[in-house]
Amino acid sequence: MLILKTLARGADLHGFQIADSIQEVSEDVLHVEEGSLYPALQRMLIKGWISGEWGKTEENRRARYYRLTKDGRKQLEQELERYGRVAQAIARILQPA
Amino acid sequence: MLILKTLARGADLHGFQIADSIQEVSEDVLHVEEGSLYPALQRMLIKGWISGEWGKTEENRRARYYRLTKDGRKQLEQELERYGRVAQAIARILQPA
DNA sequence: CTGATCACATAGACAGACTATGTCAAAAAA
DNA sequence: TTTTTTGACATAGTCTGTCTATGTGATCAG
Repeated sequence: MLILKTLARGADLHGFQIADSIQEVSEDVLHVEEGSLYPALQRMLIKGWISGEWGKTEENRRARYYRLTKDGRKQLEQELERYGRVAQAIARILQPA
Repeated sequence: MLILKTLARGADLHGFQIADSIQEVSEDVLHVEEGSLYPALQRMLIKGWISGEWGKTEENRRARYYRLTKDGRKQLEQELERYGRVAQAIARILQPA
């Protein structure tokens, strides 16, 4: 969900940029290790939630730039909806009562 | 965390009651299967976060009643603190921006 | 040209949830 | 009375996904 949401901001990003963004926006609370990142991207490619194109970074290194597909956008909606419900449910249980 | 929090309300509960409570308070959003519940309770017993005493239910069936230990209370505090930080971090990433 | 770094990738260990069973005793049904 | 159902606990095995560790090229810096 976080990767999809990161790509949903519009810019095509490569793996490192996605991981960096998540870490940065979360103010260092969340880290995405490479061993989690790349398998996750592969799974999402196979599911058709993202597409990836090889390109070059500003520093002239090869990198795969990912972008959300229509299915990916739909998937993100579903995951957001589900996460919202679960977070609310947890909040109810954690209520001081 | 949810099990610990459920026991933190004060009443000694057996496994079924804990699972039922989580499901009920979450308004059926969260389910705890037995295959998750009992191993989790075992782990927490070993860690010393909860203690369990055999007793009888109102219907005269044998059941193990669990209660939070001092360590369990401390553990709950830590998990609540951590969950709060993570939930906040996720919220930042999900912000419409 | 040699080492560090960027970016991608995979193998293997590990944790925890789930499905599927199994047990035992009390309650309910036959 | 015998059988079946139900409550409660428990474990084995599967599966998913994260992590650590490692490896691969290619580019940049010294």
